[in-house]
Amino acid sequence: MAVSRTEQILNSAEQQCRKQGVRMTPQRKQVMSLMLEQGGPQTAYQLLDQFKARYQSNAQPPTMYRALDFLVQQGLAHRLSSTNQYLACDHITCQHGHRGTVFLLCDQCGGVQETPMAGAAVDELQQTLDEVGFVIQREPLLEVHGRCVDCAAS
Amino acid sequence: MAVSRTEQILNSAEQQCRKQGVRMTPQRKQVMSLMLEQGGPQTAYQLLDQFKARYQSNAQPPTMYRALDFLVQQGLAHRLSSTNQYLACDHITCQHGHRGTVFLLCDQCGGVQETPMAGAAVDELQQTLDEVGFVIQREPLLEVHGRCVDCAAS
DNA sequence: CCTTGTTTTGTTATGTTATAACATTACCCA
DNA sequence: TGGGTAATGTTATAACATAACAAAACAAGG
Ligand SMILES: [Zn+2]
Ligand SMILES: [Zn+2]
Ligand SMILES: [Zn+2]
Ligand SMILES: [Zn+2]
Repeated sequence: MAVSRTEQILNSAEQQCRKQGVRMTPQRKQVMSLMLEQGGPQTAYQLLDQFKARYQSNAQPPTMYRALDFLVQQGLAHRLSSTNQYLACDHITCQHGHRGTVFLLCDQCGGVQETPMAGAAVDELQQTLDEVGFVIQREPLLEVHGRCVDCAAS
Repeated sequence: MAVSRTEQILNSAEQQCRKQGVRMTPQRKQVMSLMLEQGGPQTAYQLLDQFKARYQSNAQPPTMYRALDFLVQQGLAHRLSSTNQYLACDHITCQHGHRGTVFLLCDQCGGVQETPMAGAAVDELQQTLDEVGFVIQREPLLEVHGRCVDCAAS
């Protein structure tokens, strides 16, 4: 292919940012591409090490956390709070708005699979919220821990 | 009432531990009662401060983390990974096994409401897991951020 | 252009959360 | 009552995250 998947997603991400009136600076783009190339989830400090090795040897933690906060805010990346890790959203190029996302985290190999929360579950959750008058602020993320199919077999 | 709610739950918790063949030691019981009396979610270090003030002035972080790990393992407490907080399970005395739990976390007042995950959502999740062959290891916790009914009004 | 307010980045320092490692004590059971 | 296991004590440090302020880059109106 002429255009790599990474480039393709970066372009899409850049467009989304323009549409939102926010800036996809070079630094933010570099962090995003590190996440895309690794594929799996990584901690902020792992990403920082790569960023230093590759782009800016004297970078400090705030640099990475700022970039990550931005990308998470824009829905381009996710933070997995149960493992203190970050990863690129796996659904940037497809459109389905995030109304809820499920992450299947393999505790053995460290892999993550991202899937949209199914419709009925979202509706049911909304009903629960309505009953108690709770007003949601961020997209709900469900982090499910276990073994992926490969690791479960072994 | 002759027996306080805290005592009642502590007794129930003690029974559950006996049934599981694990020990509800005085230290663990003390931590549990601190959580029950506070009611809301607290960080490990907040609990440690209270524990030092009330039970053991020279206690160190591992003491608290060990007790918390135990209580979470036994299903007597929960860890909210999105806020690094711990709280007593709100469903110790009722029986319904935890197949999934939803926490509504108010970002304004800090309050938390715990509800069992509704049936259809659990089934749907199980279906997703079956499709990809993922084997679950811990009860899934969904941490939903927003505003509780009181805070949403103001 | 220039200047002025805003956003982003740089930099230092520190705060917060959690665990490793090993010593000691308590507990259980044969 | 000895010997193994589980729990606790203790010191040190690792891992995760942010406060605070300075400097630079950017955008937009004059
Ligand atoms: Zn996503
Ligand atoms: Zn795996
Ligand atoms: Zn519970
Ligand atoms: Zn509230």
